[in-house]
Amino acid sequence: MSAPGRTTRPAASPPSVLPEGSTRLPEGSTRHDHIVEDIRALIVDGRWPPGSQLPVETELAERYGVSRMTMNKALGQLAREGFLVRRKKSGTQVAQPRAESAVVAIADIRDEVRSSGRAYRFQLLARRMRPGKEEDARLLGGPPGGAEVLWLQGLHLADGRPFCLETRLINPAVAEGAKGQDFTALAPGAWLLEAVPWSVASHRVRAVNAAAAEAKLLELAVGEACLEIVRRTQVASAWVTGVRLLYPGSEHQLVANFGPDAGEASTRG
Amino acid sequence: MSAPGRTTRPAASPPSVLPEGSTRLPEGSTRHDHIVEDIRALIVDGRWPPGSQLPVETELAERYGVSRMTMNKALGQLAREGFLVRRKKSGTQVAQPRAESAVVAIADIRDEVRSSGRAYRFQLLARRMRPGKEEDARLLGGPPGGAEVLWLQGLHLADGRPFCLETRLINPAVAEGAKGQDFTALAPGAWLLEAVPWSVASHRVRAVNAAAAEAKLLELAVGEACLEIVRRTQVASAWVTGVRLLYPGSEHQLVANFGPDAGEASTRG
DNA sequence: TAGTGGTCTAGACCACTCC
DNA sequence: GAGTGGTCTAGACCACTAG
Repeated sequence: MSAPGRTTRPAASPPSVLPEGSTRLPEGSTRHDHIVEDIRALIVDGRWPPGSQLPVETELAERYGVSRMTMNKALGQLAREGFLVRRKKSGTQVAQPRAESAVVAIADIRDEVRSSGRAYRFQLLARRMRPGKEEDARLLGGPPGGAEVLWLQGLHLADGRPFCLETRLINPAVAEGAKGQDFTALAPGAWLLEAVPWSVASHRVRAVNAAAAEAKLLELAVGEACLEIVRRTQVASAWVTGVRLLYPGSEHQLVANFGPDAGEASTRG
Repeated sequence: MSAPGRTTRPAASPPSVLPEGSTRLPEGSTRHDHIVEDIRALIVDGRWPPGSQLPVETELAERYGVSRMTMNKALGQLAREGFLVRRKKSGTQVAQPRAESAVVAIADIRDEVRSSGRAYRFQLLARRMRPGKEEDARLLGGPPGGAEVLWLQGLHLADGRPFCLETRLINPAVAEGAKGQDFTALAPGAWLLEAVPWSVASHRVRAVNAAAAEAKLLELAVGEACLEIVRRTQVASAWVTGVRLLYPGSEHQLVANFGPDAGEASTRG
């Protein structure tokens, strides 16, 4: 269990090899999950330091008593998570911890309010159809080209108190039914979730001082720090909606997370 | 290529099946990657709407001309990304787009400054050893128990101008050599990256108003909105370091990302 | 050029869950 | 009970790359 120096093979043998004849796993986990957790622990505990060389797949598979495919699946996942670096010919090494980067999750507003034990409610403040303006580009990232857009403003409430101010543009050409939809109680985000199929979104998070109008709506002092989240949503290369969410800084924080890599996939809004 | 209704099977056949006898793939991609992109496009374009039922694995494998294992790998990845929901017996469906959640990446400070084309520099402002205080818990999440800690404050500069104010605690019992380390030029984060093996961190992001002392150091007006990132780092259940990063709101924003699921893995600091 | 990871296959068994 | 996904295997070929 001694920690080998850089570029040497870890002398530590897998600490928890499955019982040989056992066809049943100890817990609800699968074999490759078990191996992943095992090796991840060795790395995080410092027993396998950065730069140290792992045995080749075939040998590890033998040690753990699994096939090479299973071992490959486990090592591949650890590589995707950023703990291992795998190169042909030179083999597998414990990765050098990367930059001080991380990943933070943006939660759904309603879920967040409810998970804090408070009652959620949405209140529509304003709503109108109007031609697309120059300033819309700020929210959408590109000029909507003068076509008609639906503009909304509303307040997300927690136990009746302002939690988040939402300003939103919707493209009625894509989100059919938006014109006829009454958003007095149902938040536009929740409605779009139902009305529009899968989509892709991009996000931006900043800190801003509350302007006078915003501060009044959020019941804050003017200039109080707020967290601003801007989300632009597309479906099949057409813009669907752009939204600006303003949270009082005292009220809101993005929850912690892990992750050396930002991960992939896509989202909606 | 017609879009089936909810809970019906997609009538669309896979649009891009590989040529039969071809043993070579069209591009640098693998077969399962090709399938993943293919099906993801069908979902994001709306041709396979949320709730629609996919053919069973064996049939899809046949259509794509691959083995069931390969098909399983592709569908499994799409399920991990949140596009598909798979249940035994009832089969695979296109997922209902979830909450308005997403994932935002926190970049490394030095990388971020440099990628914007500016020169990076770190400037140490203060440094002292002192007993752990009650207030340290704010940064570390738990009382360090009165043991001696290393307290640091420094400024990250972009082209000589303040970019980020860093306040940090280091546990010298874990980060050996921290006492003897001169942080006048090398940022503590960068040093820890080298000195401490893999670790796990948790994060918190908030918006705060700059206090007088902070504003002066960052060359801001008092009360200006700043993005505050607090990171706590552990290695093998011992606290290593806690850091508070303060970015001027006008200067900094968290970069956009995708992702229906927050992903997993772990990070360091 | 030899060693390593990356991928794919055909077949098998199992666990879960809906009917 | 039957159908589905989840997993595992043994073997094979390929691509990349370091020596």
